[in-house]
Amino acid sequence: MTAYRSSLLKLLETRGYIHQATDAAALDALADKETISAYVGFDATAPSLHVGNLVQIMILRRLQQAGHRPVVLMGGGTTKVGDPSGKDEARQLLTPEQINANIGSIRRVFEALLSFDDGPTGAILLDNAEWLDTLEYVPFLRDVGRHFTINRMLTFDSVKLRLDREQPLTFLEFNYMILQAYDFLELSRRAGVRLQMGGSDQWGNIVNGIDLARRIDGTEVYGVTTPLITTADGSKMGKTASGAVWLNADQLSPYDYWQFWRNTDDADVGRFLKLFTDLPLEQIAKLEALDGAAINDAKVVLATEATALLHGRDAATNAKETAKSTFAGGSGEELPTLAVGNGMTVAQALTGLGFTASNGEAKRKVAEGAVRLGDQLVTDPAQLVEVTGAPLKISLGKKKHGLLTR
RNA sequence: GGAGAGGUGGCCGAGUGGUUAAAGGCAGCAGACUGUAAAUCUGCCCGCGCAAGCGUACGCUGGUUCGAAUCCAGCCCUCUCCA
Repeated sequence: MTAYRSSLLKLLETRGYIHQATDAAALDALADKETISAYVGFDATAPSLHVGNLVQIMILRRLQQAGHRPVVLMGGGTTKVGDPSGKDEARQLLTPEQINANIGSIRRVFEALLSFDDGPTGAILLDNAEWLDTLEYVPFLRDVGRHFTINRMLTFDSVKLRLDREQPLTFLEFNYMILQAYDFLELSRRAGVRLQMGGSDQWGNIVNGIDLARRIDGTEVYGVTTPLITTADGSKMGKTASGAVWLNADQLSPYDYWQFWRNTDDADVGRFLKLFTDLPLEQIAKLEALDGAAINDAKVVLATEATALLHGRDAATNAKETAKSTFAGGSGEELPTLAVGNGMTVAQALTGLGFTASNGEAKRKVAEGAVRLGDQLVTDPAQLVEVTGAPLKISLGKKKHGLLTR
């Protein structure tokens, strides 16, 4: 392993953020010498980012911790084009209004994890629509387009995969990589950005930007990619039963977010603690050394710390307490609740809470012996639930719990 | 413009007139075992209904037939080759 001098690369390396880097030695020297600005680009395809984006957000946080300036680039312009990387087919095109709404909603996450102060390391947030929307086609082709050969573009995975799979790739999407490369050039000019970071699938796009900046401006800029975070069983992280693990609280409650981390695979605990919490490495070393059932304590710490970073310490503690009492047989106030009014069937209640997709599924679950009301096994899906006094706990399986109220 | 191939449930993929709500796999959910883990085994996996049953569903629209994902016609979309 390379011995880095700069606190930035040391920090990134020891916590497991680095997959590949261009000219790491030069970047190391630069980061050691001065405060640099580095950016990560984010798509605005949904109203919230999800756990899959979290490494990229955390790497910006580390950057700031190491005394540098994080730059968040929202892809207001590139989202109109659509990144073909890792996609089997073209994304649906979003309207500019949707994109802007998404950006507004996404930025709240960055406000929680980065400090947007006025100092030299204060984070800034930019939207590439600012420069992309007003590009003039022919001048752009002459200035930028001539630096790209189709021959090379066709070799990029994002393009090649589509062609190999005989999936259509529109000219619109084909241009995505050029625009992303241009972003890097533009940011180096506007904000003095010297480094772009991104997921390992962004390597090609990042390198394109580096080449472009060198060819047009003679500027030396750098790239670092993060490893693709897969769970120990090899699957891509961030999907659960109910879909993506969103970062915005209105898309996924802090309790459910906490639960996501609590259910981490044993083998992932140490890695995730390094990547997704601010705990010191010595403490992490102790936690990941825990064996057998004791590793559960480390998972609780992971869940609580990760939740605290995003949703605040109070929400994290509440989630932890709720989980503790719920799994001990009681219930906690953070659970999803449903008012049953004058009574409804167990099946309706399960569907109402979103635990099951339909009454039919709820009935099947009852038949499978998976449903409990106040810890009593339910055998009849048509059983009527009435709540007169305290909220009643309803459970589907071991993990999904909700409260029924009047 | 011409020729060929193809569009099936979240995904992959079988199915070429009836027993097909559609094989199989993946993903998912639940049960058992555990530790709210992994692995394994078992069950479930379109909707409504207690049920019988009903309703939707194999790109779209019509048609043939007692009966169509399967046959016919037109249309839309994708891919490959040729010009």
